[in-house]
Order: sequence, then C-alpha cells, then structure tokens
Amino acid sequence: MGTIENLALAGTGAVTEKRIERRPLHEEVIDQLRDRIVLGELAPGARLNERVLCEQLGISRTPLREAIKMLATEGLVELLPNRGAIVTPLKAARIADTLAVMGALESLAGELACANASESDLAEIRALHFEMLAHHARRELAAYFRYNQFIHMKIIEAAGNPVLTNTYRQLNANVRRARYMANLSQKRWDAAVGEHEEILAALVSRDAPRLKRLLAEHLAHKVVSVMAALASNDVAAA
Amino acid sequence: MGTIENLALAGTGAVTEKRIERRPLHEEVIDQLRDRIVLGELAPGARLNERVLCEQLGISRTPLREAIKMLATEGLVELLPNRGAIVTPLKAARIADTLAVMGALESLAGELACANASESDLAEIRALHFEMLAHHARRELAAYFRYNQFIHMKIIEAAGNPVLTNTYRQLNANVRRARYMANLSQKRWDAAVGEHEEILAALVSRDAPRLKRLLAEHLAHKVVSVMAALASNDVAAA
DNA sequence: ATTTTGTATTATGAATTCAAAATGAGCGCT
DNA sequence: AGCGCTCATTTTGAATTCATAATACAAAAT
Repeated sequence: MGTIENLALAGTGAVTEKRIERRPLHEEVIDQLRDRIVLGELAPGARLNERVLCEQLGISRTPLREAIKMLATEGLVELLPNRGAIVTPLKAARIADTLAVMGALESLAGELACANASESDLAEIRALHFEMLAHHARRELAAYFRYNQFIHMKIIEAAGNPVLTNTYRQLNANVRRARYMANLSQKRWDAAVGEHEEILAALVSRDAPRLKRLLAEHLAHKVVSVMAALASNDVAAA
Repeated sequence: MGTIENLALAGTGAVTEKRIERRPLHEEVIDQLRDRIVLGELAPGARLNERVLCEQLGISRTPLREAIKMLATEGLVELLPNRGAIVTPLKAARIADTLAVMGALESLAGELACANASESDLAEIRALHFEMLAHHARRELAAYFRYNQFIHMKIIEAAGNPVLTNTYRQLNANVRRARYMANLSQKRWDAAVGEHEEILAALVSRDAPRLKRLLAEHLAHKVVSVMAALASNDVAAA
C-alpha cells in the first residue's frame, strides 16, 4: 500500500517530506502504553498482563516486553521479578520528590530561556497562551490542561537544552498521571491563569530572576493542588 | 542445595536474611554493558553487534535486546531502526547540556542535603573524603576518580530524594565516559581537592547557600576540564 | 474448621525460529 | 576504469517455542 502512495508521489514530482517510515513496533507500543498509563486508563498498581496486552495491541510478546522494559527505566512501570510488571503506584512522597526535581529544572530552564529563546519561540508560547485562555474562558478543563502542558514544555524547549527537555519530559509523565485526578477549584484555576500571564510577561522581557521566582511559585501551588488530589484518593500503596 | 543450607540454618536458629535471589538476565546484562560503555571499553559510536555480544555474555538475544532498549532510554546507546544500536557518540554540546542539568540538580541536592542529611550521612561523606585524600596523596588517579564519584553521589543521596538520586545517576553515567579521558593537570587536581574540602565544610555546617555556590563553582571547573578533554580528541560525530 | 501439602494451571523468562531489511561482493554494462 | 545492478550473506526485527517460576485450587491431615 505504501508502494502505491510512493508511485503517486513520484508522479507528481512534489516530494512531500512524508517519509515512509515503518516505526519499530516497540516504539509504537511504548507510546500506546505510556498514553494509557498517563491517562489513567491503566491505573496505578494495575498489573500488566502480557498475554492480554498482546491481544489488545495485536503483536507478539517480544516487542511488548521491550516496551515494558523501557517504560520501567522511565519510571512509569515497576518490574517485579518473575511476576511481571505493574503500573508504578502513585505515592505522594514520590510525586513530591519528582516535583522538587522538576522545580530545579524549571528554574534552570527559565534562566536559559531568557537568554536563548528565539522570537519565534516567544511568539509560539504567546499563541499557546491565548489558546489556553480560550479554553479557560470556556471552562474546558481537559483542553486547558493540555495547553498548559504545551506551554510549560515549550518554555523548557526554548531553553535550547535537549537533555533538559528530555529529563523534564520523563519526570513530567510521572506526575501528569496525578494531575488528571486534580479537579482544581475555580479560584485556583483562575489564579493559575493569572500566574501564567506573569510568567509570559517575565519571559518576554527576558527577566530571568523574576521568571525563576514566578516559576517556583507556580510550581509550589501545583504541588499543593496535586498533593491534595493525591491525599483524597491515595490508596495505591506498593 | 539451598535446601541443605536452610536446614543447617534452621538448626542454628540464627536466621540470616540471606535470600536466594536470582537476578533477571537483562539486569545482569545491562550492568555489564553500562560498565563497558562508561569505561570506554565500548567506545562512543561503536556498533553493538548482537551476535557478538551474545557470545561474549553467553546469553541469547532476547535479554540482550531488552538491556539495549533500556540503555537507550538511559541515553547511553542510540537505536538505529533496522540497523541495530551504537554507543551514543560523545558530542561536546550534549555533554555540556548534561552538565548544565546536573548543575541544577546539585544545587537542589545541596539545599536538601543541608536540611536532611543525617549525622551518619555526614560521617560517611567525611570518611569517603579521607579515602579520596589518600588516593590523591598517592597520585592514584583512577581510585581518586572513583571516590570522587562516591562523594558526589553520597551528597546527592543525603538529600533524601530518590527521584533526584536516580535522575542524577543516569545523567552522570553519560558524562563519566568523558571524564575518563580527562587527564587533569596536577594543579587542577590539587585545586579540585581543595574545593572538596570546602564543600565538606559547608555541608557539615549545613550552610546551604555556601554549599550551593561551592558546588556550582566546582561543577563549572569540571565543565572546563571535561570540555577541554573532549576538544582534544573529539571526533566521534554522529 | 483451619492449615498444610501436593498438583494443575497460568504467567513470565529466555532461547530459538522465522521473516525482512541492510550490507557487501561479484558481475555486466556503459 | 567506473558505475550500477543483482544476488548471497549477514544482521536485525518479530513471532514462536520451550523452560521455569508463581499462583490457584483441591485434598488430606491436624
């Protein structure tokens, strides 16, 4: 089937950069599983039954197991020797630890972003910010969260340090799971939006010290709300 | 055989908590490979031939491939679709990025360690420090490096944040490879030891701001020496 | 009734097999 | 001689098979 597409493209002469790309199965699988874990579809503590997952994904155990091993080093699943794997339980202490590390990284990112962000980076962040405002105005929590994430990731990326981006992304996956449980109050939601306004302003004016402080405060609030959400339905112990 | 031991123990009544523990093969393999990569035995850019490694390690391809996938998410190897894996090339830019992130983490660690380190943590760090001094006195570079690493890791651990420890450890593995090429000068070596004295003093007196500053300076020097070492024999491009 | 022990079942761990892609050598061609 | 092309070989990707450990269950004994 890919062949036909290629012939068609060859005929046009317009080489769209759409490479054929057959992604390795383990990549496909890891993305699927990661999504399902982050969205809570695979709940914390849930067992990963290889046979079941194989049938659901329509693959054999080999690439599945490779994906599970990779998710384990990402920290999203835990390997229990001879007893398979479970989705890493959401422990309050661990989430708190993760957020602390993310705070340190955001601080670095703020500093670097003020120095290195391109004008187009800023434009994009501003655009995402307005999209987020739109969803806030419409009280669309899920969409708001998504753009909120986009903005934070984009700020990190604007720092221009791929290692930083990667590290942050991995840690983030682990707390995003908790985030989906956090049904933040209207007041807190409004406040968070306000904080984002300030963060954007600090970044645009490339005021690193102020940006760092704002990011730190923003994170501190996030810690409170996430921990509160966890406390309410924290049961998943090891 | 385990049975006999157990019977013998049962007779004594002294139940030593020595569990049998058979580690999964992929763990054994990942440790072996990680060591060989960090020590440079598997050089940056080197291809990982599955058949060859299987024979050397005396295992089948399945656990080997699992280990390789895990090393890939750790960043020590790169996966080239359909063409296997190579040891991640040491690029100066990437190392610099990694060190920047580690700096942010050390800063956090310093703060937390001043607040959370137990007295036994401090005692252990002091002990390691003296071991390091001994190797410095004898001009045993490799042993010095090892204890240097121990000390830094122990400070991180003393912060009492397992996520921080893990994250730092992974990043560290990536730069340690470069470190082995750094044949630092006598003068720099002596200076580094002096810095460690100060770091220890700041930690013992739990002077967080001072410790953070000292760690930052120490890292800055490390950046210089590592980058210099890389520049001299930087060839391994992707 | 409860606990323990033996057995059957199931799930995971690892090796092997099969398939597909990439590499490399030889060959004909211009 | 240089170049591209085909085909054999090698190597990786994925599925399957085999082995072993964990679990569930039933029966027997206390």
